[in-house]
Amino acid sequence: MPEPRKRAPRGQGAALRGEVLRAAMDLLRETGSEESVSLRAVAGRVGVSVPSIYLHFADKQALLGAVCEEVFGALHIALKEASSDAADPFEALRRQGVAYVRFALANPEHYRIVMMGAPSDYQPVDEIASGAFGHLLASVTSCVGVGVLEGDPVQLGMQLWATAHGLASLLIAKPRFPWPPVDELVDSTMCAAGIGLAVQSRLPRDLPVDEVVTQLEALR
Amino acid sequence: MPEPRKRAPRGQGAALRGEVLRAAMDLLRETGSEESVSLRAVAGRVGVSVPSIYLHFADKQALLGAVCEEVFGALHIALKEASSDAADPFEALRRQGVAYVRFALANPEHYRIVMMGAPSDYQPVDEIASGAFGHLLASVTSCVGVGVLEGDPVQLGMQLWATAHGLASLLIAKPRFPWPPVDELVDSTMCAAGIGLAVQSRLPRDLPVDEVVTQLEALR
DNA sequence: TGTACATCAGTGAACGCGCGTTCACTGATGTAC
DNA sequence: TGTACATCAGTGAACGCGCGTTCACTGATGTAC
Repeated sequence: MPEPRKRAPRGQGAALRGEVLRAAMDLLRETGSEESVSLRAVAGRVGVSVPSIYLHFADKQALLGAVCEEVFGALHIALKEASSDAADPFEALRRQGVAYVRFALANPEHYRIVMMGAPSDYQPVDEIASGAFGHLLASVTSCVGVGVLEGDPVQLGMQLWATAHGLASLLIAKPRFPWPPVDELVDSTMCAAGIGLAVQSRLPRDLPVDEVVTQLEALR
Repeated sequence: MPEPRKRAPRGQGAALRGEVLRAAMDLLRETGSEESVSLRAVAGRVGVSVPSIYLHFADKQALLGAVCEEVFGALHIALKEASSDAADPFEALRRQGVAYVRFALANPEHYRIVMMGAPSDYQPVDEIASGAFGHLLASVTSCVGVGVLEGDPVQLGMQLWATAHGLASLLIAKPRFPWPPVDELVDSTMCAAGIGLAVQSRLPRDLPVDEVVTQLEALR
């Protein structure tokens, strides 16, 4: 259906790399499943023969790896933007959590491939993930500095990350579940997670339930 | 390698169904990947020809569906046991969260297939999942009854579920990440999640960070 | 200005592989007469 | 008691399919002489 492709001029061969990458991303988004991203499908969408892909990617794994880098890059940017105009670091955390889930839901199959896939699929991705995590970590560290959070920033960051990821991956994996309105759910959950971590370090662990209630009523 | 199988006696043909199911479960556990559960691999492990599987399962999808039911059944039981000897419903929640993650980490590929797989893989599973969720819901409702939690039990339950699932799925999907000791991480996170939800309804939303700190210091 | 050559971007056809599924079958065992 | 038959548990071989990958190639375009 697409008009026959013009062959790239002399020095422009590398342009195909970008087209292939884009096609893979789009295919992932449109079909909603990693399985339908075959080299044949990608090549067909670009309007090029299958072996051409090998001119720019060593093998399929490498192409998928590039897709992952792309996704993490976009996620990293989304998180930075979300926290840029927060009034304080605690709010920055909440905003990042909300933006994180929003990103995942807007790009479910992209999110799935990088965050819910088999561990050994693509090694370097974990390092790139650390980049986005590092950004979250900065906000957590600020919170510890201000005194609203206490404890190891790395552990606190992981806990918040797990909460956001839990919402995102569950909403993606179980779309038929009767979820309440997503925005409210996410905001409320991230808010509770932040507050929970803040309070936790100020309350003795293993407090019986009636003691907890008593303590909490003091907040009213 | 396994000794040649004896053919089942007259009325016992159905026994093969159980063997096939078990083989699929074991294969999933040992290879750690859904892809290596092919009908050929399953049949080979049972010591039977491939078409024999079709005597008891309509197709591969049906076999995978049965595997999922098995997994959810085991999860449901694990949660019930975990909460059975809790002192109060709030503690029951925490224990269920911990047991949930523990189950997932003990059976990572089983957990992956039912909770992190493609949505449309197997329809009925979602209903079975609701069963395990229902159990969690009972504890949440008790907490609301006692007064330690406030709000819609269903939403509260989902939030706790998401937190536990976040930890479980992240630990499974990113095993190379430098996680802190898991038991402590899980317990602390579930604890914080519960407390967070309890406190949240007692604090005004959108409180600036210094106000939060002030309020929290009152707890000391 | 012409021409041989190197380079570059890409192709067509084929490869072997493992997969789910189907079909006609085998051979033991119980049952009816 | 013997024998024909139905049932049952399971098999062997083949099917078509889509996949990732490889290889020898084509044909346009720039460059050296």
